This record gives sequence, structure tokens and C-alpha cells, in this order.
Amino acid sequence: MPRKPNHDRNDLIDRARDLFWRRGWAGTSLKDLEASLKIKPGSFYAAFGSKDALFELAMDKYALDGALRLGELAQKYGPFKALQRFPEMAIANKDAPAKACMLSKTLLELHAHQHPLADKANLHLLKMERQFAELFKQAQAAGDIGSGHDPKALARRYQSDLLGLRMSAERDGVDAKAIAQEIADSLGRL
Amino acid sequence: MPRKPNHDRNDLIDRARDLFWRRGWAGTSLKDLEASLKIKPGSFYAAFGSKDALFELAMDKYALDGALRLGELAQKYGPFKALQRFPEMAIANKDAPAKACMLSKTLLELHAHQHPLADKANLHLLKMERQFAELFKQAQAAGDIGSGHDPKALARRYQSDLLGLRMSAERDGVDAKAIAQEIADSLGRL
DNA sequence: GGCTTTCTTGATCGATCACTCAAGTATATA
DNA sequence: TATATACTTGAGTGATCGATCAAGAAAGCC
Repeated sequence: MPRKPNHDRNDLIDRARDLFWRRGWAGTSLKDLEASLKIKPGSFYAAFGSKDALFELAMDKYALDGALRLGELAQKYGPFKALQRFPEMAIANKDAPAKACMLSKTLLELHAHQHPLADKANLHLLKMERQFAELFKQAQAAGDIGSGHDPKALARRYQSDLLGLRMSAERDGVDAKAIAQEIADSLGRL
Repeated sequence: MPRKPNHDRNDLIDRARDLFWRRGWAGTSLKDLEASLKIKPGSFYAAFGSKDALFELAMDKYALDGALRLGELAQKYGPFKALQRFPEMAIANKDAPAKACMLSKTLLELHAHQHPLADKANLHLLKMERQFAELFKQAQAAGDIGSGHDPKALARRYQSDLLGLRMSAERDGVDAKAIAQEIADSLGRL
């Protein structure tokens, strides 16, 4: 019966994710969001309730997209090759708002303030770690990785390296692609 | 001729460093600083000029302290063992304001805004990378590491792993000590 | 066309931001 | 002791923060 929304909610969340990802939580003001989403304060709060609520939606989408991308990679190349390719892929996208991981940026920014979004970011990172562990386990079953290792330990180290890589890729004057290659190579030696 | 300052400037910078390190640039307000330094706005601006200026002093001190600690470690245990011990040491200090590196936190927070402090942080990281490379070179000369590797490449990877480690150490539920051990172990296989 | 319902608008809220400055206080020199 | 020279104080600056809300516009139903 009523009028339809002018904006596609999904598209708004995408834009917000890109802004938050690039500029962080405190670094993104409502003015920034209103400008990028082309929306006025009233509509903004009617649609999302608060800046934090939108940030959470954006972060959820970010995490889901990442998990899907890794899943597709595993589907296409198998678990081992997917793990090898993922680091390079994570820093290759030139259109991405940032090289660094949005989850790690959020955690680093908000952890000291005990902000709920920091806990949420950590939760997503844990889920991601479990996905890595599952792939390592499959890679072991396929014989690509020696069975002597603990998949969870491998995943923990892999994620740490990945976060370091993506942080390094954010810097100027660092050959991040070389680091990604080394991470992939070191998987071959397991 | 005039009255002496009530506060020790060096001590003030230390406190500011701890605050900035833990809560970040935007996350630390002047009110926070005034409370922690026990100083009023007038004195603050007379002493430091601006929030950014103090942040830079704090970051400089942070970087200098880190370089000195690594230097002492190398003096005491030699270059190779210093590189092996450094990761564990970086996350061990329970009194530190944060596990994550202040330079990486600053870079991640301010890089998208093209803030001068982000460039400054990157500069410090570059200096640190050079220090690592020098130690790797010395470790090669001492026969602890095969001469086939490029010290600069080793330093690049080492720093990336270190940043990942310290980011991981900031999280809840991650056994960062185990990661530090693995980093040290992998140096033994070079 | 009238009615209901939802969405959009934009002025405005109090709070907080980094920062300023005139006035007051303390100390070393004369 | 008088003066000159810092340093300290704290009320107050305009700007911006996230968030609110009354009023108006648009679309489906009768």
C-alpha cells in the first residue's frame, strides 16, 4: 500500500562497507555516509537505526563475502591450492577499498574501548580460522600436507600470516606479492 | 628566572604514548589526555602545540624504544638468537598498553585519510625493516642462516609475520605464544 | 479521488571535538 | 622586596559529532 523505498538496501550496505572498511569506524562520519549513500539523516535512521547497526551489517557482509570467495576457490582448485592462492588473491583486487582486512582494522580500532563491534570482528575472525582449519584438514586427507600437523595450529599460523600480509600490503613501498608467494611456498613444504 | 614546570615532559610523553598506543588517534580525546597527564588545556597547548604534535613525539619514542630493545637483544644474544627471541618478547609484556604494534595501528587508522602521521608510521616501519635486514645479514655472516637468502627479503617476511603475530596477540582466544614459537622455529630452518 | 501507510526531507538537538586566551600564580634575578 | 618571566588555570570558541522529529511526498488500497 505504501510507497516503495528509493534506495536498494543491499546497495546501501555495500557502499557503507566500502567506506567503513577504508576509513574505519571513527573515521567515517554520518556526513560521509549521507554523502556516499545519497540519503538524508531521517532516512538513514529509519533504515538502519544507528551508525553502529549499519557497521555491523557491513561487517557481516564483508565476512560473508570472504567466506564465499574462499569456498569458491576451494570448489574450483581444491583445498590445498585454494589455501595457496588465497593470500595473493586477498591483496590483488585493485578496486578494493583497502588491502588490510576490515575485521582486523575494526578489532584494532575498537578493542581498547571494549566496543561490541570489536567482539563481533573477533567472532568473524574465529569463524574464518575454522574455515581455514577445515581446508587444512581436507588438504591432509588429500595427501597435500603431511598428517603430522594439527589443522587448527596450521590455521592459526596461516591466519596470522595472512593478517600480516594484508597489513603489509597496506603500506607503501612493500612488495606484498612477494610475501604472498612465500606464504604459498611455505605451505608446499608442510 | 621564571617558575619551573610542574611536570616532567618526558613522563608526559610516556603517558601520552601509552594512551595513543592503546586507544588510537581518534580514540584518544584531549579530555583523556588532560586526565591522564593531569594537565589543563592551556598547559597542554603551551607544551606540545597540538594533539598531532604530541602523537608524533609519542610515536617517535615508541619507535626508538623498540629499536633500542632489539639492539640490546642482539648485543646480548647475537643477531640470530635476537631475531628468534624478539617475537615472543614483543607479545610477552603484560604491562604494555596493547599487544599490537602502535605503528601498524596508526598506519591502518590514518592511511586512508592521507594523514601525515600515517606516513611517519610507515617511515618508522621502514627503519625497523632495515634493522631486521642488518641482523639477518649478520646472522648469515655468522653462519646461522644460509647465505642463499636475500637479507632484505628475509626482513620483509619477518616483519610481516611479526605484525601478524602482534595483531593476533591482540585478539581473545588466540595462542599467540605458539605462533611466536613457530616464527622462531622457522628461522632455524633457513 | 480519498485514505492509509511508508519513505524522505532538513532543521535542529545536546554533547563532544580540538583548541584559545585572558587572568592568575609561582619563581629566579635584580 | 620588586620585577620580569615563565607556567597554570578553566571558562569559552566555533565546528562537528551522532541522532531526532515534525512535516511533506509518494504509492497501493478502497
